[in-house]
This record gives sequence, C-alpha cells and structure tokens, in this order.
Amino acid sequence: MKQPVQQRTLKTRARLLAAAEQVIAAQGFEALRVDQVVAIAGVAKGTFFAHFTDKDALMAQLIGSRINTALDTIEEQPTPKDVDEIVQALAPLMALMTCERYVFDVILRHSGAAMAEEIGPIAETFGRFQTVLEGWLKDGPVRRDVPVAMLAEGVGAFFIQVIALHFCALHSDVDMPARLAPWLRAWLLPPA
Amino acid sequence: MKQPVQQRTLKTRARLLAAAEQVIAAQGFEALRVDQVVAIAGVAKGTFFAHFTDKDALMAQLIGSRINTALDTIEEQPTPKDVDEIVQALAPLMALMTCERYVFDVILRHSGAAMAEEIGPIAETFGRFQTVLEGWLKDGPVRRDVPVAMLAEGVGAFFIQVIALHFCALHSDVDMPARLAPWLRAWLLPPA
DNA sequence: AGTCAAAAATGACCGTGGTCAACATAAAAT
DNA sequence: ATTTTATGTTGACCACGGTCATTTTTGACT
Repeated sequence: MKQPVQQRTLKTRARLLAAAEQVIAAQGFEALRVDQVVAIAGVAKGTFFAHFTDKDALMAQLIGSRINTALDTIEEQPTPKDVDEIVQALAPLMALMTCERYVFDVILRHSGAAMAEEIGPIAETFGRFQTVLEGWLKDGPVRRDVPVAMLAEGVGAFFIQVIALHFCALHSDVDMPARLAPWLRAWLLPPA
Repeated sequence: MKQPVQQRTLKTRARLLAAAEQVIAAQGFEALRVDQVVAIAGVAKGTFFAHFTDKDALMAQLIGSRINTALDTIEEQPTPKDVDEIVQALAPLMALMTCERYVFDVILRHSGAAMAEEIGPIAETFGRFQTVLEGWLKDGPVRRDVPVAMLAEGVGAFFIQVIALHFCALHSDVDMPARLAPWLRAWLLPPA
C-alpha cells in the first residue's frame, strides 16, 4: 500500500495556505488575489489550481476552519439556558460572519453542498452548527410541538436573516443581538 | 429645459436589453456573456458599461422585472386563507427563484440594498413582497402575539431557507411546497 | 447652413481567475 | 544503476468582466 501523497505535496499546500493567511491578515479576504498568494508561496500559478479546484475552494477551506474555531469556542461555553444566552453564545459565529460582506457571501454560497456526493468544508460546519443547536434545545425550556431538528433549523434561518439584514443598507445601524432575540423568542417560545 | 436623455440612449438600452433577453431565452442566465450581448445588440463593449454599471446591474434589472411579474400574478389571486394556500400562492416566486442557482445567488446578493442611498431593483421587490405578505397575514387566522411585519419577515426567512435547501445536494429531491408548509404552520400557528 | 459644447459610442487595453500540454521529480519495478 | 510510472510543477495562454482616452453624434443657438 503506497503513499497517495508525497511529502512535496503537503509542503506546497502548506506554503499556499500560509501565504493565503498572510495576505488575509494584511488585507482581508476580499482583497486576496491568487497571483499574490502564489508569488508569496513561491510556486507557479498552475500549482495553485492543482491543489484547489478554484479560488472559492481555498476560501471555503480557510473560512470553514474559522467557523470550526468559532464553534469550538461556542461549545466550550456552558449550555445557554434562555434566548438571551443563546444569542450571547452565538456571538463568535456572528462576529465571523459579519466581518466582511465577501465572507458572508462565500458562506451562503457554500452552505449547501455544492455538488451531490461532495460536501465542502463549509457545508460540514453547518451540520455541526445544527448539532450544537439541537443539543441546546433538546432539554431547554422551549416549545415541544415541533421536532428539535426543525427548531434548530429555524434558529439557523433567523440567524442568517439577521446577518443578511446587517449588510442591508437600511438596517446596518441596529445591533444584531438586539435584532435576533425577539425572533428567537417568537420562534422558540410562542405564548403558552 | 433640455432633454436629459437622447433618443439614441433609449434605443441603445432597449437593444441591449432585448439582446440580453434573447441570450437568456436561449441559454439561461448563467451562460450570459457581455460580449455576446453587445455583439447581438450591435454596439461596442464600452457602450454596455455606459448603460449598466456592471453585468450584475443588468441581471438585477432583468431578474427584478421577473420578480415583479411573479408578484403581479400573486396579487391577482384571491388572498390565501390558510398555510397551504399561502404556499400555493407563492409558487410563481418559488419557480423563478429555483430556476437557476445563479439566479438565486444574484437575488440573495441584492436582497439588501447594495449601497446606502441606493436601493436596487431587486431590493425593491423584497419590499413589495413584504407588503404582500403583510396584507395576507393582517386579517388571517394567525398568531397575534407578534407584529404582522415580523410575521411576514419570518415567512420570508423560511421561504429563502427552503429554496436554499433545494439547492443543497442532500435535499434537492424533496419537493418544496411540502417542505415549506410545516415551517409556516409552526411559525404562524403555534399551538393555542 | 454653420458652430459648438454636451452626450454617447468606440475599441484597444487591463486585471484576474482558470486551463493545459510540456516538463521535472519522486518512488517502484527491473 | 536503470528504466518506468505516477505524481507534482510550470508558465504561456485563454476567457471574461471592466476601464478610459479618443472619436462620433446630437441638438441648441446663432
């Protein structure tokens, strides 16, 4: 059984990722140019596309990894007990998804698996997010007339909507936690 | 007081739009190329960008106009009386938004005003959509513990989510009305 | 008709993402 | 060691959206 990847490969990919991180740290996601990344990494342009199907795939990987980091932070916290705590707990993810319009767009575009049989890194994090939410809700003081999975998906939908609203010119001033909470209350805790 | 636009201008713009419609009819939105549009319209490339700030602006206009047509159709129908009728009534919009992944992406990208002070044609249709929904809900048999505007926005959020799910590899088989109805029921009609 | 300033059209040119046939190098087989 | 095969790399090249200095057209006012 032979090694499917050579040492070289790992090194090159690592260099590309490091270069990309460097560019992003300096200029943000949106300003990243493939040419700049390969220049810093010291490889030819073609090499980039031998490692990533396209620029989006690189972005998906980098952003997916940050989403996972945010979810790590979220999971370390104690289980939120009410809507306000849920909103509070979601802050790291919210911060990431609102840091740049471009980032939000990439996430939206990849939130469903792009192709059948192939679930990208971002789609995976959505599955994980879903699981985290279900964990919170399954023993929480919320309505029980609807399956937990559906409750969680609904929270996800409102979460996305609030972020979308943040990037909307008309609403960019209102702070987001304040916007999300009433929706979650209406969704999770309809009048008894 | 002189004419701010010349006859020429209207004619050229009309030719560009007609050319674009022709390309879309033949090959769909995603395949549209600016070069092809200007070739058919018989104008230079630069002219295109004198009439539309970018390709996206053309798309926003064409798609916005189709959304408006769909909303016209929707408004002609009698006011839906329950969730199933609401889902039914939304069919024209749903059909448009699921016709191509690209179309859905454009709509999402433009659903909030792109820039402050400038509300694009698609953002406008979202305002109209919102109004239509509020009209349906304000006298319907739905929960009243939440403002109508919020109910309507929630319907919009679930609507978008269902369409996003449609483009997700894992769920593309399930039919959408069937997916949307339970959500709307849970949102609009929590147990009394 | 002739003049002229504003409006519109032009097309060569650029930036950037992405392709691919040719080439280089590593590991396996002889 | 040498050959062979799979794997990795290269950079010239292409496609496509978008720009802008220059040229053409328009129509208002002599």
